[in-house]
Amino acid sequence: MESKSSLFSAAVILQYASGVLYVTLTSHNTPDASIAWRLPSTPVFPSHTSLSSLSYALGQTIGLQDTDISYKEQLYTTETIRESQSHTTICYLYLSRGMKWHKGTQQVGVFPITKLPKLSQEDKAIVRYALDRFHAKTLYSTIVGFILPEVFDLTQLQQAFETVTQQSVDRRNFRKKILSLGVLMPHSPEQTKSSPTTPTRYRLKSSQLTLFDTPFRMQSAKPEATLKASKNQSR
Amino acid sequence: MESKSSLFSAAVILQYASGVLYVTLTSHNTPDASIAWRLPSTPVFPSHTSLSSLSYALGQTIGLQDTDISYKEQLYTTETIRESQSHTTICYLYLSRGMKWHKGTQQVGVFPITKLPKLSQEDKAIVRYALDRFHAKTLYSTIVGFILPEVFDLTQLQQAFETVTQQSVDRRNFRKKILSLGVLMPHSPEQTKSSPTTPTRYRLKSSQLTLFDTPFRMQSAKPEATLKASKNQSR
DNA sequence: CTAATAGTGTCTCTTAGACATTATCTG
DNA sequence: CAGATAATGTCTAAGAGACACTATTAG
Repeated sequence: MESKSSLFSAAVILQYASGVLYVTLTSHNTPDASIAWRLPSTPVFPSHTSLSSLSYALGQTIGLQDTDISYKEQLYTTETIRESQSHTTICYLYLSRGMKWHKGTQQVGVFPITKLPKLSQEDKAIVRYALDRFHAKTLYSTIVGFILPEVFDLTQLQQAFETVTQQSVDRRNFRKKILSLGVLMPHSPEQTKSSPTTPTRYRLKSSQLTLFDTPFRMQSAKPEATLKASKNQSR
Repeated sequence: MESKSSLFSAAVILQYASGVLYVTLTSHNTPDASIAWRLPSTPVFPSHTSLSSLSYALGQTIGLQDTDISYKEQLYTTETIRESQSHTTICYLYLSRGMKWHKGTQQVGVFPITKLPKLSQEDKAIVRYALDRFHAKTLYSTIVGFILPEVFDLTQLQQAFETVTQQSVDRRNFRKKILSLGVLMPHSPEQTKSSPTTPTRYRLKSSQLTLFDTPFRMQSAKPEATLKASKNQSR
């Protein structure tokens, strides 16, 4: 038995700068001349994978190179049925270091996640899920290091951490903890000693995502009540 | 632009009894008359979702009712390209309480996960992923309660816990911990007091998956080195 | 000289984890 | 009466989290 359906892939592309997380959206002219924003997405080309289609499409539509991306992860797959035609979308999380691009063309917008334009319910859900996942993963992996420049200081790291987890932590405790995890290496170019106002700079030891042996433990934002077991509930 | 591809869904159906986890597989006659086992899967019917197609197919092929299933969760979506035709499979984890069925017909087999027959690389990877996820989630949620009968005692719960996490824990500490989480309620039918040899029986307070505020913390089986960031790596 | 910022150590409390005995029921 | 099994508490060690000051540089 054969089954054909239309398959798409979509990406939640996150960037970060100065305490703000940004998502990239693409605009789309609606019949009534208003502007509608969407998550960047593309049909999956025949005999290509969703990821390769997505990479290609992102290059075309928003000029995003694969080298701009520091981390990718599959989120989940959603299905909707419209006019007895099923639409399947495989969703991905993309991270980019710093503000690699921010061209506010008419087609492409980079929005702070606190100031998103109107989105479809589904896109909203995907973004929310991506942020929740990112938040959760920040507590037990080096993932937050992938939205920072390659080299950063502990203050920057902490600020990114606080932005993603939405809670502030004590500086000394944070430093103690993160250093005890052994996932950072000091990056000392010609800088011999650390002095006040000249922070010590670090980089991730591994270019791959690393999981912590002892995660951060903080109350990780209520898991929005209970979900129906028959719905997509990943995590 | 329209894209058509063949879409499938597959399920890793887990059951548990007496310290053993079981997976259900379906057999499939190969050209050379040998028997090949696979994860139960189905094409996704047009204008149906992958889940409803899967439910239907599982009812047909292995006589599995939806009421036999205590928990469902989407795992991830894999894509393979064979003969420039792409195959997309949305994978799910299904849990069932106790040994709801174990008909070892020629078409259907229920195998202890330690004694799986030969499987394709892909199916093996899916099963491994499902087990890893189940393991991880056991440490921070009530998920393990969904492979047990509705009512169970703490010894059973601990045994299931140890089976899934593959390590043994001290009985007193386990009881203290699990009771402190407040996710169990005693189930006292006419049994007034607990006595030795008559264990106190419990059930989950919520019929939905509940996350722990303070997870179990044990070394959770090495995350099999580092994965390529461009590959599907969920959670 | 003032303001801003990086760096650092101690103490307390909670949680994790090791560990042995008693009471009851069954055969 | 012997064997099996459920229940229970204490102590120690590690980690989380609260908390204040000093040194330097920039303006």
